[in-house]
Amino acid sequence: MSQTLKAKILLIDDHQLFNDGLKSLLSTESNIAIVGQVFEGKNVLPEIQKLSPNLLFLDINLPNENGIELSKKIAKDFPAVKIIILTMYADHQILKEAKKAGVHGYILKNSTKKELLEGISVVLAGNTYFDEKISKDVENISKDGLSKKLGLTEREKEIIRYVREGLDSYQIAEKINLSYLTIKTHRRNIHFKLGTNTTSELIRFANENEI
Amino acid sequence: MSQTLKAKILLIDDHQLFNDGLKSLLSTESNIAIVGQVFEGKNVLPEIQKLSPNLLFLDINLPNENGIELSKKIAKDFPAVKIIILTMYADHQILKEAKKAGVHGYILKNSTKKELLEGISVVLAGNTYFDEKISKDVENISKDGLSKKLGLTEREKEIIRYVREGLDSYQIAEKINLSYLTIKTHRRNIHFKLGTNTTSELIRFANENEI
DNA sequence: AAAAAAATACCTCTTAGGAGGTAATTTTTT
DNA sequence: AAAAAATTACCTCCTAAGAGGTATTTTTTT
Repeated sequence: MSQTLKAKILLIDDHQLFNDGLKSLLSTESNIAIVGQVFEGKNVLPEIQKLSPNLLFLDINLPNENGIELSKKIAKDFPAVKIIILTMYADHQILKEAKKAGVHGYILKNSTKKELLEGISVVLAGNTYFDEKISKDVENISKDGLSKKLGLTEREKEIIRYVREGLDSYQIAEKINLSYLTIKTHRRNIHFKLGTNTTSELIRFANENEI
Repeated sequence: MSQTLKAKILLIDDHQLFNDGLKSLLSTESNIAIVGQVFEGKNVLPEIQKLSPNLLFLDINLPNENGIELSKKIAKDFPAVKIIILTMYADHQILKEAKKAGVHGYILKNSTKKELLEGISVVLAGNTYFDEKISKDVENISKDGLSKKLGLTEREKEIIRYVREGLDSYQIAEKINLSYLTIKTHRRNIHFKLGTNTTSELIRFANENEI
């Protein structure tokens, strides 16, 4: 539970209230020091240079910047610095990308202080800490209530994901090695199940119901 | 600056870390008491009943609930309780809806503690406090960095919003009383500016770049 | 082993969306 | 007042998507 290394944390989140709140919340911990706070993506690398933290709490949504992309740069330029993504997105797709970007932890904003401290010590001990609430989702990929209620099959959900990513039927067919005609059939069945008629309606439905 | 009334605040936000952080941040203030914390929409009304706060900090995004809708109920059932929406959405549309729902304040999560305290005292004094950062936006409607960089016009952004909502060109034309052919022209110009080719790409782009 | 569900793939036909071009009117900026 | 930008609207042509139908193969469930 208690890491040997003293945590020197740089908080990176554009929401000042969250950033300050987190600082306040962690200020009582004796083995944690908040060495700085950053509110804009462009200040991240210089501040790391200046403050030499050993751990970052990094938000994904930063104005004009993306936490995942930033992570790649940080991992490259400052390999010794640990990164914990601290975000509201309980999305396994984003988690996957974050892992690929080389982050050491992924914690949701609806976690408790206890989980946060746990994450800090685990990561500083040289291990990785990924939020269980998502890890579970990664395995039984989105067996959400709604998709089940609508009777969407795995294949159909896969195709919805591609449509949502902006691929057309031909590209999807190529991607998963199926006939273009098969994709069309699936799309028709999807529309039938969702009660939609157009691609934009489909995407809207998918977005609103987190399929 | 200092309100006569002691603030008895109920914090309503499903992000535990934000909620706790805010509590910690405000705990040093002598004329403010955090009387409770709520993490789920369904607990809000009972907790108000039980704890009788005089001020709520209310998030918009609550699991299975919507802060705006909740505000209407609260304003009806507990007219004496002041409501300050505390959200990440710097969206004049949402602000407008919040005002209509009868809230007394609207503060962004990227505000400072000072602004928050200002908001508290203003609202408890019986006035309303709406974040300037949006009030300005309400006038020169959403001149976001990116849309400006891409050179999207107001009309084009309006049409993007409708496309994103799942309307087809004909429905959009009807909605804003324009020719179907005009909508097609706008869509073509939008695709040109965004570098997209299909509706789904357009929606994806819009979603990812919060146009 | 039989039945049900899912995945695959083809057909035809209609329509909405996208590509390319042009141009008048209105609004805003200089 | 002149220039620039935005909005409106039409044309043609082509293609992707959607609607309706059918059918085989594979996988899962009973």
